[in-house]
Amino acid sequence: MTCVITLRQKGYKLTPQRRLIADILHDTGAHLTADEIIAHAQERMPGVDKSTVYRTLDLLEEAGCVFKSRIGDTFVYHHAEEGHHHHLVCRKCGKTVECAEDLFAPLEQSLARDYGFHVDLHHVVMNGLCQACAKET
Amino acid sequence: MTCVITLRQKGYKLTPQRRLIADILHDTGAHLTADEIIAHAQERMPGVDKSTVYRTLDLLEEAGCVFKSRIGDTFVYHHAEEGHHHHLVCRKCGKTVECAEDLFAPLEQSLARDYGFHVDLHHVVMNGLCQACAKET
DNA sequence: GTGAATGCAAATGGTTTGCAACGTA
DNA sequence: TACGTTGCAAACCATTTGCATTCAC
Repeated sequence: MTCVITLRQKGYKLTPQRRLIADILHDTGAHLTADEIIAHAQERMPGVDKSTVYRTLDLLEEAGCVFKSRIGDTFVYHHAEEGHHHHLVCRKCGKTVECAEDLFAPLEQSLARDYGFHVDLHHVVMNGLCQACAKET
Repeated sequence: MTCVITLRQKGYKLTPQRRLIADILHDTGAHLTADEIIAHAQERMPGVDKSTVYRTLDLLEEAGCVFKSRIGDTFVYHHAEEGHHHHLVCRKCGKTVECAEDLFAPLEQSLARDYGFHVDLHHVVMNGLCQACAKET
């Protein structure tokens, strides 16, 4: 896992807890809330404290191993693997659709051209309605 | 103000407090945090309670008069006026650049075409680096 | 007049912090 | 060994809630 290397490079120690949390995010591959991560962590390693989880998430985010996004009113975490992609999250059923990165390229360029603004496009989460839910409405 | 009409239509009562909060968002035209809105409100109308502000913000959001977005780790509110536009918020200096809505149209169409996904594009806030800050780096 | 909205105060709950014990490098 | 990291428990603080009073309609 790249984050192990990244942590070392940045001078952080590699503890079982940190490895665990990175694993959880990587294994599930989903957007997890802090609460969910705490639950998973304590299941796999009884005794881990939530404060450790919070501290580790901050650390991993700062190290660029993990992305924090907003879904509705809550923050979720997702591992940052090579080969960026974005997510479309349905606000009705909660389903997540992965989406190719290059769809955002035109927008990125327009914003740079028209406003000189350089958008963060590392890991975008957009909300909306998925195909199924859009039909129902 | 349209939101006054909207509130009435939805059967909500029009109280001085609600009008005040709508005014604050409209007058400043900025992205304000709940805290900032509470401060402004209590300044203009001593005695308003923060719980009223929170309740009103929820109400206005639900009524579609106000948008709630994320900037960094905090939520901010912005009035929803006709003539949507989006915001680019610099993560370094905090400056906000307004951006035309139609720049997002191509993306919207690609997502609909490729994934059948209908993105919420009412009021998008994207983070990144503004022209000035990008140069410095 | 009536039900909804407000202010107040207290509860809530997610997140953070201080600190002694522990473990990695 | 030395310093960063953990677990624990307490502190924090933004947000929410219950309830009596007040007010818009």
